[in-house]
Amino acid sequence: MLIQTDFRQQAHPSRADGFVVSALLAHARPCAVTLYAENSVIYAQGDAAGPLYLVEFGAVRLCRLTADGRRQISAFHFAGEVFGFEFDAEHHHFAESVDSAGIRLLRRAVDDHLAESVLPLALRNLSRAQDHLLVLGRQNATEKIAAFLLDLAERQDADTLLSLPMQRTDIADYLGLTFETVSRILRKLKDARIIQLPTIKQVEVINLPALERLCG
Amino acid sequence: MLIQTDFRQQAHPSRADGFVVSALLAHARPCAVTLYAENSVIYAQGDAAGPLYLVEFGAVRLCRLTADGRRQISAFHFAGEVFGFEFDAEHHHFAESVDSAGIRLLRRAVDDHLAESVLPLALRNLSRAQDHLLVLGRQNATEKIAAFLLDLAERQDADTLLSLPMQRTDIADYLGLTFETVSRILRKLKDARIIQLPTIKQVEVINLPALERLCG
DNA sequence: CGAATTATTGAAACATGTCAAGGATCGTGG
DNA sequence: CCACGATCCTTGACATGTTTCAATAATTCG
Repeated sequence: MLIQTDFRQQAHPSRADGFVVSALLAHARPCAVTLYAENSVIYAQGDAAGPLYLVEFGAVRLCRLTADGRRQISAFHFAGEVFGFEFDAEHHHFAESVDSAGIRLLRRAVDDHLAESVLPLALRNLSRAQDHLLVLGRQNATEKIAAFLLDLAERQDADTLLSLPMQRTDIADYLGLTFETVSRILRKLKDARIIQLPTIKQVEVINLPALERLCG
Repeated sequence: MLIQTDFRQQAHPSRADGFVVSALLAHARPCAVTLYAENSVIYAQGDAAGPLYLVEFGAVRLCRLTADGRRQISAFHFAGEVFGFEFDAEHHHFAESVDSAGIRLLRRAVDDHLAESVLPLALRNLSRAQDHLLVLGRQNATEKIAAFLLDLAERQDADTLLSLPMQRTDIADYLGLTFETVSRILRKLKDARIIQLPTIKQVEVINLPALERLCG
């Protein structure tokens, strides 16, 4: 946590959730935005849960670890998305900023109409998690990467040039692969003229239909 | 859908969710219970979503398919649990009874305090899905089966003798394995004197600590 | 009892992981 | 601005866990 600024007037680059997020902001007691540097911990496993978190800009990852240190990233969250939901009083994940990210804390207002605007956001996150179950359980490495890129494309509203704020290890831990495999599959898609890799943190989709066909 | 009976007085064998489910029933307009025979469709992908479903007895599976027919079971639901959540107006899964199951339909009451009692249940399902992401993404076949059995043990309130209402293919499609691998791992656990298989649909845990150690 | 379904088991194939080396990129300090 | 070290990424060769294919056994249902 580095700086506190007030971005209250800032437009949300959110898409489908924009309407719901607005409703939420109307009922919550929005605080100032906190700026997190790359790889900062936003909350840790075991921390008290309660407030929600709205990504103003940047990207966030939600992680869990096994006893022997293997990591699973349950979700990435981008600008306009809300995270921090727990069914009990304690966080079961830890949340970290991927790149430099601005996060607005949403505390529950006293008049608790909050639940009504919170539910759709929780259900959206549930739906995303369920989509991801299919990817992890039943898709091979190529299909996983293709699904990941298409999801990014949709959430970035960018048809062709995607930014990959996270590093290869993050992608691997999100998709249940190793970073070597992520690297190899990206290479394969590049060789197949489906994507290009202008920089290490950018992907340009040059054959979207082919990418969609790869998704299984 | 076969028979309509009214089980309204029946006690719920639910554990952690029991309190929340009671609150939900108080606000919803509970209908009679519908009895589904084995492998009946409760709702299909694309059906209109809206009402929730409470499992009175039996077991339910939520499934998705890839274009080429691979299946992922997102969740099993047992007595006392609620399913059917969607963030939009349409079902993204299909729900089927595993064995003979009784399902109560919960329609939204006019006074919509419903959201407040629904949110905890949605969050519980989100939490389960997230737990399962770790299993699918980062655990090997043995760990997956161990985690599955321990989850069953917890939800059945049975320390030692578990019933497996679903067949091997269902377990496989839930854990991202093939049914042959499920069979082999069960055999391995049996040979290691961690479980016994008195019948094809029962597992007796005879070394619980060992099973817990296997979970990673 | 017999047929159909479901489960078990084995052998071989394959996708992904592991280990290892080299190359690119980034940040820092001279 | 360049050089250096650290980190991250790429690529290759080999190992391995899981799948695939196939045959047999057990179970269920009519």
